[in-house]
Amino acid sequence: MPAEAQSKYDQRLVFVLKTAAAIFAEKGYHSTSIRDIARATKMSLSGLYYYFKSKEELLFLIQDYCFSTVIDDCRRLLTGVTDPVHRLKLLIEFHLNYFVQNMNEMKVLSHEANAISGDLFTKVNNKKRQYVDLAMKLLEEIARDYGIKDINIRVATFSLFGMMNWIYNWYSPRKDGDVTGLSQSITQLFLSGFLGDKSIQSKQLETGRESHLDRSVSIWQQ
Amino acid sequence: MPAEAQSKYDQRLVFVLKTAAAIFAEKGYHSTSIRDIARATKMSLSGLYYYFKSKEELLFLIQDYCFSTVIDDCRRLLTGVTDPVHRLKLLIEFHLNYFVQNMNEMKVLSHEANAISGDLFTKVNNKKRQYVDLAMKLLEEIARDYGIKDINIRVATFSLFGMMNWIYNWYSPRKDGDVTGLSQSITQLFLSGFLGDKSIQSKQLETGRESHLDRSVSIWQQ
DNA sequence: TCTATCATCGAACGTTCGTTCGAATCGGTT
DNA sequence: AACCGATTCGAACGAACGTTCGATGATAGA
Repeated sequence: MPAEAQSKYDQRLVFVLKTAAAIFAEKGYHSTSIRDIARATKMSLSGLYYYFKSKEELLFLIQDYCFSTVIDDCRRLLTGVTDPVHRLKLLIEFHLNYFVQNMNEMKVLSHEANAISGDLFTKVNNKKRQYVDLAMKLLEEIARDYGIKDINIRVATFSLFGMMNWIYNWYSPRKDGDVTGLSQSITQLFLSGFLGDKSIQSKQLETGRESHLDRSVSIWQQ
Repeated sequence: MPAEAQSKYDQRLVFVLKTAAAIFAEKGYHSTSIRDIARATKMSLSGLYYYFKSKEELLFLIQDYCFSTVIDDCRRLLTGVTDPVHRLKLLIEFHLNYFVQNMNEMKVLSHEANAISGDLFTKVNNKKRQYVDLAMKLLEEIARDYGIKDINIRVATFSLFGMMNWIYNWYSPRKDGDVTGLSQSITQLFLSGFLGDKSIQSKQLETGRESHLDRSVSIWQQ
């Protein structure tokens, strides 16, 4: 879908999706009414329904569109790069960059993943799985190369996505500067953690286990 | 609020909060109706309003109660432990353990942080800030002790919470075993990343910067 | 047993929501 | 000018929502 070949319809659709994504990002999907979107797009209620056939499909279009471009762009970026560690660095850098540049859509992707259901959920989830698998395979490859055996790859993968996707909860360009520094910090944090200094890991992790945690059972468990 | 001193009212309230939290966790705050909660608690609509005066206050009670016990239990756990690295390990271990043991409430805490507003939001947010500050101060102390200068502490703190709080999106006791292994993996991942092997950091992080990312601008930006 | 407080309830109110439908308007082609 | 598909609109529908209110049942001390 090259930008220069977009029809009038496509342009208008993207405008609606972007506007809706911004409101979803701000107020949340369920507290946003179609009337809110109508107001923001200066369209009528029924006029909007020319571009989607339900509110849920609108959410789907945002998520599906966003995920598709994420995966495509990421794949394109990684083609030709063979060193898995380098690939991982590029993936992290790309993900964070894309997230910050498309904060609204990515927040909707991260935060409203379960606001969708049925076939539409399955479609989006398949794309998500593709993307996660890409990262997980990368970590597996690195783990093989570096002989890493003591870190659970699944946990490491989701920890990485946790670090990256959580940013919509705290990232502020004013406080945190542009995405370059953020990207460096997180890359360094994760990568040296994953490849890390084994002496620290095995030496220090034996202390204090289970001994204090009995006291942490809360009133919730009665 | 010791468990043995809870009045009938308190017990009933906690029952309502726990039940509501479970439904909020499953369907989300905004798609849960008071009628859903009435059905689950086998109470009437109006009967529920004896325990809270609005749906938003119900959410607040869940979040406030949960945060209070998190902070209290965490502080209690750390008293007497002076080594900052050990304190951090305990905090991570505690946080993950508490999260898994109170998944519903913690998911509501993490996922519905912005579903609340006004004074109630401020109250919850203050407690959150206390907790985050506790971790951030710890990282600052460690950074001072270990001479860490190249990692942004704010980024590191929120990365840690990102790793930990993201688990409600993927953790499955069946796939991932009990919380002990999870805790070890994440502690190791973050800690050796934070204290990490400097040679890796400075040596490898210069490659590929900015060179590929031009291609990652998506249709979203037109 | 009377009574006051606690706890619960059924029924209803007003509002907002997602969605629909037939009609109107626009833009380009004959 | 007449036409046609693409696009937009106003008005309305029924359903679901949060909340309220007066009444009812339960409980325990006087």
